[in-house]
Amino acid sequence: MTGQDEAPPAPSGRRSARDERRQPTIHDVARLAKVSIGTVSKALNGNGRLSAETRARVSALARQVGFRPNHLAQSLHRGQSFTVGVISNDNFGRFAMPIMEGLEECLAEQRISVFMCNATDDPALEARHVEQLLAKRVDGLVVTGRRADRRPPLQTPLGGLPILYVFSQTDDPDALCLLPDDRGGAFMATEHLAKLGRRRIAHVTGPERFEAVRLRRDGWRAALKSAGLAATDQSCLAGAWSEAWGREALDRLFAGKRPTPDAIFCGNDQIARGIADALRERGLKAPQDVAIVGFDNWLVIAEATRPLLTTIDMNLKELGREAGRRLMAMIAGEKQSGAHRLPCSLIVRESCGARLKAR
Amino acid sequence: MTGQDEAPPAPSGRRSARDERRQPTIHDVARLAKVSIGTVSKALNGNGRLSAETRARVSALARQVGFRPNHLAQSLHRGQSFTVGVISNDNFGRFAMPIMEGLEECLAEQRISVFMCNATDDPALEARHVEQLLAKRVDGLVVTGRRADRRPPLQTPLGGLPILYVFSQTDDPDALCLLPDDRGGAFMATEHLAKLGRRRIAHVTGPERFEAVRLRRDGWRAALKSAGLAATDQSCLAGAWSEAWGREALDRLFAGKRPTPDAIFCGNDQIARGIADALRERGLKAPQDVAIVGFDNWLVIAEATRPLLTTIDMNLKELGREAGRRLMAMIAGEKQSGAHRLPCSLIVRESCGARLKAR
DNA sequence: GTGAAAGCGCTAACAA
DNA sequence: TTGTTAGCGCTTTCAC
Repeated sequence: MTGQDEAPPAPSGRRSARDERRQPTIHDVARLAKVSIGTVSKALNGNGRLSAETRARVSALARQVGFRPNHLAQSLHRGQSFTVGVISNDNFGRFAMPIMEGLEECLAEQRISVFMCNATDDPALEARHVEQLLAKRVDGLVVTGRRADRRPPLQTPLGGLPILYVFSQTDDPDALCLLPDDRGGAFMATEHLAKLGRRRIAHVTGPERFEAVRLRRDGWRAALKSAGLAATDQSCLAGAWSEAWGREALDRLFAGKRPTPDAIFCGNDQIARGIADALRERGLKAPQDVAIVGFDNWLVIAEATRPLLTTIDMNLKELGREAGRRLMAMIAGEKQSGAHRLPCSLIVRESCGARLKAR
Repeated sequence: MTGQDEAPPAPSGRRSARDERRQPTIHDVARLAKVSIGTVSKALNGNGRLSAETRARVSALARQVGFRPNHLAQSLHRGQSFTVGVISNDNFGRFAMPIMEGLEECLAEQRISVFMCNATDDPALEARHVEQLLAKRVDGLVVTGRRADRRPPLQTPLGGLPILYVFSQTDDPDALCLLPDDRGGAFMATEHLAKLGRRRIAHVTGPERFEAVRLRRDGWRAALKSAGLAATDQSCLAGAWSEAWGREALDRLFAGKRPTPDAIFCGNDQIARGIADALRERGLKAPQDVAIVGFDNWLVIAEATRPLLTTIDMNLKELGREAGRRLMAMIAGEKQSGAHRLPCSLIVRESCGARLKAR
């Protein structure tokens, strides 16, 4: 006596939106096909022993009535929800977006849905989100969002739940962190300038408290060294992540009597654009007089800069995809840990002078 | 005989990550508290008849063992999942993000979780996402992402499921669409310029196929009219959403022999910035010679423009919050429909000359 | 080859 | 005041 043998139409006079929205269940399909629910399940999941005829008939019928297995029930039974939670501390910002895009794309292919939560660097809010996600029985957690420093590990009351940090880092050596290779990207940019014949390559970048700033500076230094060029303290200027700082830095570089740079590698695209503008206003030409390379490939800036900005792309979308792949591996039981840095790409436009030289 | 009377420790030799991750159930709490599961349920949900002592004792114990009700089971039972799906067609882009931020913030307060899906204007992908979300038994759906034209209504096999379009529009008159008041924002911007004494206010904007372009132009015209000013065809230029178009448009406005504008209201911030740059390069001063107002309040542009850009903010985050509120009302059974436009705000910085005049 | 039934974790109606 | 039990919709093992 399952209760299904009673007349299925709702007895209540007017159907509420909730009733109307009721989706067919496996019982409905079974009743229509005049088979047991076990048979329907086997037919739909393609397992168990069943005649081809029944299998076909039942699945056809299920499709016809728009049967859509209830994931809640499936998850409850299987102890796996095919759901992951993402906690962003970047206010769903510029860096988090492409990452989430890649992540969602990768997971959606495997029919895994993504809960998106914004924690805005508020630990209490983050904790509430984690609680909520655990109650929803997510299969894994992704933490994202750039901060100047490493963040404390996510506090979860559960051991063994896969957690992945992307574009975010924590001290726990057992944690898996996915990051762009800032140092490598900076090396690539500087090396490119050196190969184009530039000899006095300055570096203008953001606040030193950012690890990315320190890594990019290291990359710049290493590239100069390997090209046999000198990195003086005066040729590296740290300030803000803004166009205004870019303009100011250029003025400083050209203020003294010392030799002026013939190329500038910038910590981000905003700084690079400030430099390009300031250069033009001084009557100097980029890339002829000074070549410029930026960092971020933020299109709204890079493609609006005159000349079009050559820059480093952190491949954030791919970083997100990789996060998705690794998270799935972890969910499958694989242990993963450590900080992994994915390669950046050089996007050559006009400001580095590569096309100039080609002519 | 619930099967709970058997020894609970997993019999298998080595505990897998999945076992380790197992969260306490209501049965575990009941066993420890030496009461029935019904009692635990009553204690935790604060309903039913129960002595205060038992209630306190049981809830304390539940908290102590880290009991966290399984939302999957709860949802299955209640027929409501406390979950909504968001389908974005803006690649989680610049407009979608603040909206999602507001939406998520509003829903999270009511303990509703958000599934985020990216459909990239691909109808097949969108359909797959909808299927997935329906299988997850979401309580409602939000569609977002600006397009030039209205989108076809979301195809769902289910009647009665709350659907809300935000920053997106469809023809179905029964659909609920939430949008910024483009016309009102444009009116406000233009009126502001007129009040500051500007008499020849031009309009440079994006591609005409965007409804937003047409609405903003209407707002500009209406404001001119109500200020007793003339809107000539030559004073309205439509082009691309880019800085380059802004620069080109300014050249056109100043090319002929006809009177040049003393103010320009722009269709977006990128155009406005192009105009500000071109103006400076002509040796003209903003706002003294020509006042400028943009549209979007995209900080990376508005705050990098010289002079700082006065612009219109569409209050997208608030639009997202409103979407959350209305969606919850719909889930509660309220019927909502029609296109609703929320007010924009004028953000006064330097480019309009308001501060100039104040002195 | 098919059906019956236990059970995933929880709630609520009903018994005691 | 507390316990028992029937499901919510599904999967899977075990009878038949």
